[in-house]
Amino acid sequence: MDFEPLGLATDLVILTVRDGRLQVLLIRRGIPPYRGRWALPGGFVRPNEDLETTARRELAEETGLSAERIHLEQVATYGAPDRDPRGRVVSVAYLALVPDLPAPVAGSDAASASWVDATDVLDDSGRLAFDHYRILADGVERARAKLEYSPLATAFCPPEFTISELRGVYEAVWGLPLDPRNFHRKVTKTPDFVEPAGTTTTRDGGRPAQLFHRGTATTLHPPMTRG
Amino acid sequence: MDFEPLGLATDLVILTVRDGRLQVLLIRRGIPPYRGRWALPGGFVRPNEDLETTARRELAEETGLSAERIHLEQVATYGAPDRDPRGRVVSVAYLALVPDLPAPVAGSDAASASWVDATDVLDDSGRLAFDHYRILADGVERARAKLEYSPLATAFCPPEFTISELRGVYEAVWGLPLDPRNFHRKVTKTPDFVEPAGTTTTRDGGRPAQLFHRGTATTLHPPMTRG
DNA sequence: TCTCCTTGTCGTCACTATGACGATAAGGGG
DNA sequence: CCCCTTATCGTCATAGTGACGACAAGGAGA
Repeated sequence: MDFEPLGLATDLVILTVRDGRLQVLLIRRGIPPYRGRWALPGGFVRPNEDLETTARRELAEETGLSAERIHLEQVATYGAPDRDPRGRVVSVAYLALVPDLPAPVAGSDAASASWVDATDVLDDSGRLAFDHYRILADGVERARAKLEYSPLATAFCPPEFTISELRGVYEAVWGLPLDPRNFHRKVTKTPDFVEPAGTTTTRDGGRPAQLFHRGTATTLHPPMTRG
Repeated sequence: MDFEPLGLATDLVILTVRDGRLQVLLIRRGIPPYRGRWALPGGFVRPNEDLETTARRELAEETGLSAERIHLEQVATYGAPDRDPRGRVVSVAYLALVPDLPAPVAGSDAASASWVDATDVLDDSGRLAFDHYRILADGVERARAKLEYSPLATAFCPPEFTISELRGVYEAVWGLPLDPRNFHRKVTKTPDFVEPAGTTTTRDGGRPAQLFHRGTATTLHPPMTRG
């Protein structure tokens, strides 16, 4: 078979919740094209490397995390012929959800990687290189949608978390406030969404809160409601 | 830039509802590899061709339909290094939903294209070539899920349809019976799901039924419920 | 120590949506 | 004209939700 010349890459939408806001990991490009512009982390798929393997490798490179426990899912593939000025490059986008990292972005190849408010970036469609604005928008939309019908919000949390912290994730990702009492009822009454850890914490101030870890549920029936 | 040798293809999961059953369009492969086995329609992306353009072109080739009005969406990309014995081939899968075609599959390149019950194929994970079983499973699951929260079922219907015909789509795709009265209430009370065409038909037998066409809604709040 | 402030947790109430199912409407075929 | 089929409307009990009151249980500071 003869193949046309073509590059295959993966790009990552790495999201976290910090200070109550949804943030995305961006790197500042050090080389052309789009030198000096912000872009999503990404890179080329190596020969004989699976797509998800590529994504996990780059996730580890960028965040310094051993990427095994990180939620990672494929979002979409972007292949417009002119999307990369260097030639035909098709990119498979992955979405990664990471907890608020205790360590800053360490061991990163790209010296200038940093967390940026996702809403800020989404407010300015010209800030990112390539078609990364669209990729980011699709990734964030995927995350917003999945919070509704899956227990995925726990992927943003440390292994043990309070209901309030979980609510903070929903509020940050959806960008709207939720009633603490109704949220508490919903989460605790949905079977296997979370399970009590048996301990409490006062790290959020106020009355001590029960700690939970994620349950075994994979979908939420009925879903959480947005707005 | 130097690129590794690599093929880029699209594969199509083309679904329809015929005789109350969910069916998928398969072709029998005339050439190796997997000669004589059933496979999803698909083909290579041409230089300078957009991914969706490729998918629409092949959809038109296989179904004989001018593919403009057909619902088509990207599902996922499959890139395991060994998924094609000919070499590294990455495939972007698309899902197409077509109404029950009045004409049979005409003008098809592959002489032996035919509609097959999706559930039959999904019952036998070894019947399809390559990793097409997984692609089909993912495509069908996407369709099933989207019927819940989008008005997509209308994509299986002709421009004008009755509530019963729409219900038949849900029953075929989900593989379970729905209460006609509750379904009617749900569909007609969901804003902009369907709009009355003002005419009636007796093509389903019994009392004449109102005809509808699809409304402007893009999502259903609250969703249709499965089971 | 007492008071206040903060957050957590439980309860109440009205309203909506749903599942189950009875009843009537309106054609076609014998 | 009777019956069969499908369409469409209505009823009722129940689950889930949004709005919000009330109390619990820590910490900070007077």
